[in-house]
Amino acid sequence: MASGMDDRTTRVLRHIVEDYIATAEPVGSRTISKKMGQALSPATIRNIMADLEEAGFLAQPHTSAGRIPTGAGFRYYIDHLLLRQTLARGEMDQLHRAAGEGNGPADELVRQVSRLLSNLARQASVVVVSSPEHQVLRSVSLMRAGVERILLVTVMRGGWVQHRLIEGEPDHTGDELEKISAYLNELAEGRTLPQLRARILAELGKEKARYDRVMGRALAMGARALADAAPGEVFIEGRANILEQPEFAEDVDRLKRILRAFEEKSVIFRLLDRAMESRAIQVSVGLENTVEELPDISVVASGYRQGASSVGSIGLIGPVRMDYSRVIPLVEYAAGLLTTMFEDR
Amino acid sequence: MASGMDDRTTRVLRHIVEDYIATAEPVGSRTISKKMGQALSPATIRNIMADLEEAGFLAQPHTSAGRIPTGAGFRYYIDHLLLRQTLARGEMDQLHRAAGEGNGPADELVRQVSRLLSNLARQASVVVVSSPEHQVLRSVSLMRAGVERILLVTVMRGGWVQHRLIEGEPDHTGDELEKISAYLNELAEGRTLPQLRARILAELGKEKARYDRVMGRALAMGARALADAAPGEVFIEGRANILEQPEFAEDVDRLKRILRAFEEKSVIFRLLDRAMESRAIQVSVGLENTVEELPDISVVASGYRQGASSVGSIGLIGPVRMDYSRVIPLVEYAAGLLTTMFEDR
DNA sequence: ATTAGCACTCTCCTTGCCGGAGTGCTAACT
DNA sequence: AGTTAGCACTCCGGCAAGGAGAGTGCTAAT
Repeated sequence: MASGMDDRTTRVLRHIVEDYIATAEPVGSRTISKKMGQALSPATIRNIMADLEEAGFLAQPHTSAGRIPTGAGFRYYIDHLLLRQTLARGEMDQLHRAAGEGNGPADELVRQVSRLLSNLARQASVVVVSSPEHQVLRSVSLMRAGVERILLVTVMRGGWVQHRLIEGEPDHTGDELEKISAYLNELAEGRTLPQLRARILAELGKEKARYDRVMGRALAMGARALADAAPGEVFIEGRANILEQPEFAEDVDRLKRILRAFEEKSVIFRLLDRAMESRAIQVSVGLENTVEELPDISVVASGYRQGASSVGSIGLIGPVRMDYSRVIPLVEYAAGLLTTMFEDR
Repeated sequence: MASGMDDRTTRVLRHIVEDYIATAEPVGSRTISKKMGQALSPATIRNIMADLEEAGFLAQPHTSAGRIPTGAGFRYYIDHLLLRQTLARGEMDQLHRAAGEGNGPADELVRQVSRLLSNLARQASVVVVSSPEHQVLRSVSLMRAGVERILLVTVMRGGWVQHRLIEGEPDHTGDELEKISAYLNELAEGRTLPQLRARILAELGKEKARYDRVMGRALAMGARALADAAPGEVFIEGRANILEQPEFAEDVDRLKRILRAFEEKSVIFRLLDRAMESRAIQVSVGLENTVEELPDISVVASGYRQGASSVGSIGLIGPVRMDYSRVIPLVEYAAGLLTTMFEDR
């Protein structure tokens, strides 16, 4: 039935959506007639609009206003009508430069790209880093961090760094600690966290662990520090960009709801996790996204990968009225860039 | 002249400020008369109010509205009239618990306390961590982080952790890297960053550095990684709490200005740096704070220390109309708590 | 010095009215 | 049959007028 719409009808829908995206105002039949070169009179457009409304793609705020697209209208537009803009050379360059500046550990890189993405799209940008549980360790190190406090630093392939504090550990001499650290490092390299845990448990069972002090301490500390799974992370950049959207100028409550959602990392996680698995870009319009509190918010997101496994996703959050033709290629490019950057890490 | 106010006048001022803090509405003479037990009639209060207005402590939004305190009015109230509330047992407990949960590295601790402070005060909370330049190193470690990429991790006394990436470093064997790391760690422990830099330069000048490969590499890498001073950090928690303040419900622009300021770390830095040096709590009301864009914002902040040296400050940002009698003790307590926590680190 | 009384001012809310934008329907046109 | 011109209708937004309420400043009496 949706596919049963003829060409003329879909063209009208496209123009309505695009005009609404540009102006944030309800669109009238007159405007569309002009936009289409007066090939059709306003009256005809009105008939078509009535059909589109019946089909659920348009709605009227009140009897004598123009139409605005519904969630379904946007959905159809995105799925069938969207003409992607190509990124400007300059925008790509900027993104590359941002990636280059993120020369610290991985979170710096991701943050930098996210910030620029946010500025280019004039929306808030969100990055989710999935739990490092299934990433491969590159190195670990134990460092003295205080009296009876030792810090376990883990570096993953791709450059993610985490710390975990081990408290109440009896003090070791510097030399001893270095040996313990070296042994643990040897054990860790090339393994994922679950693999390392398993290996530690296996080693602990062996005879030797009971006699070799260095080995024993290393295994005990490793087991303790790695007991809990490391959680994922969420970065939000460019909240301020969202303030420029006219929909938030009038409706303060909506602004509040979305800002509150930003404080709840778990909400953001839920919003983006669909994009994480899939390889293609994901666009959730309004109600479709599973978060009850945000029926009027859209999320455009794409996963990025490290080699074959997905390690997170990057995207934009904003009002449903978003310039998808521009925003979708931007997010896609940013995700691709991250994937590339992680390739040679 | 300010001190020339008699007791009655100041009592009236106090009541006006407190009522305004509670209601966010202009306060009339009738209200104050009732509040003071009808000892004085509204007419008398009006005369006093006129005096206070002349002295610059009160203002009228328009001729026939009540009075609201000016910046100077708040200032006087804070400096001379304020009766601090004592913290509820429960609130102190909560703060302690939050500090206990921040059992990771220092930034976890600080973040946790900041978040709770924000929730208790119903304002946005800000923590500034001053540059670690003058803190004392506890340990450093070099870790493999990729092909020709090495990560230098530094842990300060107090538990602050930083990483710096060294790129284009030729690969070393694990064994070699551990030796280099160990040597650098030995050099670093107990020194501040500038001291370590100086020491590295001194060692580099020595004959031995040219022949001993381990030593040479260690010094070279140390010099490179530590070339730039590490910047300070800013954490903002509880932005959403600020949304509840009624002043922002009406005036969206003000909300936007402050949210935009939150995106600019340098602005926050400027706002809090006064508090960093001083030992006492600092309250900046409106225009007093040096940031042009935020004339109607107050900052309550206090530095926290690590031993004798101040390492940062924690505070609250919100509208000038803030419950100072409650908020000031809260911030003070939180700062004190952080100082205590860092004592045994 | 304080206060009662009163006229005055200003905001805010409601009401009513008008113009504009846009629709839906009908009847005529191709 | 589909398209279009014409027209009555609806609804919003802005504006002005009017009244209630809150609060003030001033004056005169205590």
